[in-house]
Amino acid sequence: MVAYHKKSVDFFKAVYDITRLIPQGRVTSYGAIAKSISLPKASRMVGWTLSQSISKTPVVPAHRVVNRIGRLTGKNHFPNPNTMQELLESEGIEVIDDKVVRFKELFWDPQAEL
DNA sequence: CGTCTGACGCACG
DNA sequence: GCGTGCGCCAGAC
Repeated sequence: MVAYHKKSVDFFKAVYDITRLIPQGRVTSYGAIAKSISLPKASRMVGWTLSQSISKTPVVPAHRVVNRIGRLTGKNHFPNPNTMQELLESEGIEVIDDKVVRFKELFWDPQAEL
């Protein structure tokens, strides 16, 4: 848990780093990531940051980040609207009606792992 | 420099 | 449980 509010580049890095830590087959939320970087109310920034993460290396598994109820709100930012769901399903995560099934059980808390 | 916008989340009624 | 309002902060205009 580090204060990354000094510079935006650090915010970027923090979001990318944490997102890369999400285990395959698990998901987390924008708010959870925001909390883990000491900006609990900057959840919006997390989503915005992830939208900038597409086509970056190393790859940022942004598809494993959904909103607090498990909805795939960011699907439209992928190459195809179906890409996010397909990536999740390829990891064994069931998605119905744009929502992660059993989201609560699959939820990965960044704080708990740090 | 003022405003608006957003892959969000919370408080409130 | 749902709609509404607002804070968050970086970027685009």
